[in-house]
Amino acid sequence: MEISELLARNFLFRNLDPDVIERIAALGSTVELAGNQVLFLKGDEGDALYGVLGGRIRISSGDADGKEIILNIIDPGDIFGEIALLDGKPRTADASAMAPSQLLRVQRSDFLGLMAAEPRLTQHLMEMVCDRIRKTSEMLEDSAFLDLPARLAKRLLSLAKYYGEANQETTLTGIQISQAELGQLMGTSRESINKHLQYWRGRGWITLGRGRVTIDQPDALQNLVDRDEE
Amino acid sequence: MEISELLARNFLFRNLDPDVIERIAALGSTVELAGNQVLFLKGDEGDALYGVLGGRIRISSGDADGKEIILNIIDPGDIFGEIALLDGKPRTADASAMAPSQLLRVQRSDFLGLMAAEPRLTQHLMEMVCDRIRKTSEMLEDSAFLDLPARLAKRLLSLAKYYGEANQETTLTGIQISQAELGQLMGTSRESINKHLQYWRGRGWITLGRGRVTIDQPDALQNLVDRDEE
DNA sequence: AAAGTTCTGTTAACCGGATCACACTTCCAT
DNA sequence: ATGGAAGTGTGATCCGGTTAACAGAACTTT
Repeated sequence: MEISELLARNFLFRNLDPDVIERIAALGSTVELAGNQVLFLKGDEGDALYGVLGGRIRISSGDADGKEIILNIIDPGDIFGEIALLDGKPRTADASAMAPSQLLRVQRSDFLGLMAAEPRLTQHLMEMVCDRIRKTSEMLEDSAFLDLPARLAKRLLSLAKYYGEANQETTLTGIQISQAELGQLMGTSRESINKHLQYWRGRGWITLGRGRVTIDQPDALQNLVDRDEE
Repeated sequence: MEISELLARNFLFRNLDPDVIERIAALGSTVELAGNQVLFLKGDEGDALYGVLGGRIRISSGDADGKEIILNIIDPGDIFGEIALLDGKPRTADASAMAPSQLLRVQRSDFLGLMAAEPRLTQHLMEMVCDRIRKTSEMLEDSAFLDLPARLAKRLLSLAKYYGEANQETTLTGIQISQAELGQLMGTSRESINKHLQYWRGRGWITLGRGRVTIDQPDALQNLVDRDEE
């Protein structure tokens, strides 16, 4: 069956027993989202956990006068919404589809029951949450220590799954994202993003296309990060 | 006994059964730190959880060329080091005393055993960790949506425990922190901090002293935050 | 195929904060 | 009490990023 297979292969549940995975898959329902469709908004009740089966989900937050930042981009194989699931508090950000997407949805009550029965699941979630804290704190640090080019380089490498162990095919392939979205992701203007990308293109480090950045020389970008980080 | 009393009153364990609190207190040992003494460094093994009994702890991170940012300031009644305790990975930041301090230290192995025996403890920790994520994400959002004055105002109010339910005596009382430390906390220069504080002093919103900021009109500062947040 | 929309590319003016450079004050140790 | 250290107050200059304003390219819709 497709869902449990995806769970086993991609999600952070992957080390769990097959029968637990089967049970999670059985509990969940699938959700289809059209491009740009909103899944939930900041302040909504956090009553479910989602896993991305296909497409791409944007976790974002906007202020009163239309400005919006992207906090995270969730690709297939990853989950989101764990925090509200764990503490039952309202959503702190919006979630919407960047492209037509399929999601696995597990209801909070169902999942809590499963957690009680399966301690290893709790342990897994705990590790995931810790990981998220570490990542978020790292970003906070980076914004103090790294300048924009270094942060942008780091982000591009991470979007290209440069650090990832799995997904070898994606490495060095283009990243599908518009420069405007990159701006929202970095918290800077599209124009600044473009300026740096142009410079790198001039060096032959990257290739640009419409809604696409291809990293040709990852080491050159990595260098930018390292030099600034020392 | 002093330790268990402090645990019961101040720490996030406060809703736990008295006997569990007693057991935690029994497991822990106390640590004395002199001013500016280092407790652990980034990269160290994360083998213990700490609670602040007295004094003040700085969680910070520095880059190669001496620049240092303060990620968090821990006052009596709060704990730190939970993340490394939960996932067993290395420390991601340095911890040192800003003033002579007394800490409660609980060894990782001891605590894990207690967690296994006491599910409510796990639940508590989970909530704490979720809370930390929410706070950290909020800061990341703020750095995109709020300008420096608004962020500084927000920080001062939070340092003054403006939002806290307990600790009524602290409200409106001076905050003991140097402007240089405020700069490290906000990720900006001491000079910029001073500029804004001066402006607010001119308005009669705050009073300044050596290593001290007193908020005289919290609503004026709160206004700055709200206007920017809308 | 035309029209509209979404992207990219690029410039000039402007602005907030960083950096540098001091003077001055308050505290602390000897 | 005296010298040094730590903290505050305040300018001048510089720089990177924002804003605003276009032009053109590349997709999408009808």
